[in-house]
Amino acid sequence: MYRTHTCGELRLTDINKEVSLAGWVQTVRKFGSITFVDLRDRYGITQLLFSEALNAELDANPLGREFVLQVTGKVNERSSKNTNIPTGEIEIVVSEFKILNKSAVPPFTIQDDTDGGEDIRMKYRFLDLRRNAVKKNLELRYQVNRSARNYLHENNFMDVETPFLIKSTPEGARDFVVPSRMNPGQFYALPQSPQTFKQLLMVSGYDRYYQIVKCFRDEDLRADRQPEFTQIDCEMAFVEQEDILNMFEGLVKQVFKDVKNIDYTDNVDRMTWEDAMFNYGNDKPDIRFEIKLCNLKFPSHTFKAKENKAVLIAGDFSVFNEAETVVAIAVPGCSEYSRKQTDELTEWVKRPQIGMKGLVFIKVNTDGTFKSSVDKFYTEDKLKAIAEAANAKAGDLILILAGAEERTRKAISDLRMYMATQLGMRKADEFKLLWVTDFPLFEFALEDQDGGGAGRWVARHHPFTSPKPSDIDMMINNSPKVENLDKYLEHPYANIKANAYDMILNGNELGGGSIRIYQRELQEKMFAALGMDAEEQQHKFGFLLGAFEYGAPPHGGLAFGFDRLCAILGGSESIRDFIAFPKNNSGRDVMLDAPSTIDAKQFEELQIKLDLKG
RNA sequence: GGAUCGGUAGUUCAGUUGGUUAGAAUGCUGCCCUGUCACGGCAGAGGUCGCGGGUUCGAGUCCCGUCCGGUCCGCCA
Repeated sequence: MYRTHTCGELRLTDINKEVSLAGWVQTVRKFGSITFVDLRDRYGITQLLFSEALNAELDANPLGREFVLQVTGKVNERSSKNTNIPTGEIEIVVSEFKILNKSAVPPFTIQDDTDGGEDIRMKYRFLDLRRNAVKKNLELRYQVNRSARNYLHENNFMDVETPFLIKSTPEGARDFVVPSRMNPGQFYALPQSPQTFKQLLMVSGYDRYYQIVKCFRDEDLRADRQPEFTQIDCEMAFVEQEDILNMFEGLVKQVFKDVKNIDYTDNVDRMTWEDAMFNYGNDKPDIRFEIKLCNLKFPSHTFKAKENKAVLIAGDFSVFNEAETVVAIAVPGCSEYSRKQTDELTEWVKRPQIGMKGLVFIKVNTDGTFKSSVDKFYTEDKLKAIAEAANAKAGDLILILAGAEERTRKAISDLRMYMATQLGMRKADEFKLLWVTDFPLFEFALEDQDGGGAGRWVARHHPFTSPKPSDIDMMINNSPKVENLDKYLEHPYANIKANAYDMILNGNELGGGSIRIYQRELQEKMFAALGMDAEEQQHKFGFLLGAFEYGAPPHGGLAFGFDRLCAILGGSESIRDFIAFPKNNSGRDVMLDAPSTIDAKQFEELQIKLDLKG
């Protein structure tokens, strides 16, 4: 037997017990004839005391950091206690020890505050995983996993595994492809999600399915994006949107309770996509803070039901007059900003990533006066009217951006988040859920960004998403053909809303889903709208269209980004910290040094010849 | 595909307008130390300044190229 206890469990109540421990040497502190060793395992750290009697044996078998050590000894009350660790009141007086394995000197220290940078820690990830900080993250991940599984199990969901080697249907992201040796010249694809399989399971009658499953997308990466990532993938039959929203906000609330001990008793807010875009300039708004957009001016084809306040800013200021969109936020308590501070904000919005030409501000002074960067164009009364429209209070700083609709709306949204972060309004320990619903079914993608080229409809969510029942006629009775590319927004398809919904947590997209199409005719119409003729439909999705002819039930579902959920609950921006063996920004596993070339023999078996360009 | 920041000791970093032998901390090695827990003290080893080219009397420092890493935009149904 290697051990009777772990390094995290012995306490004062265990005094005088004869115990054996096994673990890794964290530190060795030698004091002449006695030696202290901190022994670490997954459960904690226990101090070992080697007395004078063991000196000769220690000299013959010196201990180093990360040596694997087994000891037997007696639990002893420490004469000077360490209140920083749970085992700090006791130590083991070692009677026998055995070095189970030696260790090379690790390239960085295995401590909470490691001296290793990201790169070296990834290369030696197996050492990094010994650190508390990373271990805690993986423990949290496991808790989230268990909590979600429990909830879904309690609600009759059934875990069904679906294949990883499937057919390439590059509708959205690029597929990872895998050559088939037995079918030379042909390739499998790794699934971007088990989407069609879970729909087929609904046809098969497994009316509540889930899977915590790897998905693969061959796209460029970010701090919160990996080429392989994990989803909590769910689907239900005989449900409407409302059933799904209720079921899965229940899941997230359960996870909050189990993992963070948070009782999320509030109803989860619901917001249409149009309201989200109108009020926040963003389809995943962080609603922990109150700041909303003030839409002074916007193009007539957007927000048809909303009030345009363009008349308010009509005047001699040509920037506003000529801009497609003028939009403002009132930032609380910032009217005292100095010239330097407003200049910095201006520089911030002019960065290439934001791409604005400038920033207009109005200070709403506490004495009721106004000071703005456009004083020479607007009277005080006019400034006051704008301030009122922006819902600004005394002491607020109104920031106004003007420019092309899409870019300006994104910029004001980024600015809103930036200011909130600066002002500490995005609290790490506050969690606010939100459903965003009624997304557009289609987006129009211009082949050539500068205009002039062709364009086509693409599914905003995915091509299996159903339109709102009230919009089905609009879809069926109109041709997808866009005659005038400049006015695609006036095409009926631009107004079709989807039965789709995203769950947002603190400005992050936690997951999304939709009520699916389950009739062959509507699915064919959808594929056709996306530019697929009958032959291509049959080639790519014949199995699904066929299945819809054999009693497909109404169904819908959603998928949560599991890694991201863990990262947010763990208070981190980066999902890499919550994945045991993540890839870097270039999609490389620096520990394995993958991807790599393969043997000539492998190429030969696959009957593949490389022809690298460049 | 693009923007931007970085690459100097095992590690984390500093390095002045371009100027003698490139520094600190930590880690590592040796010696001393009976109550430490970030132990302490003394001594020591450790560098192709990512790589290639250029400018210069002289380059860690300036210029060009390239590789690697971080972040972001595009992209991510």
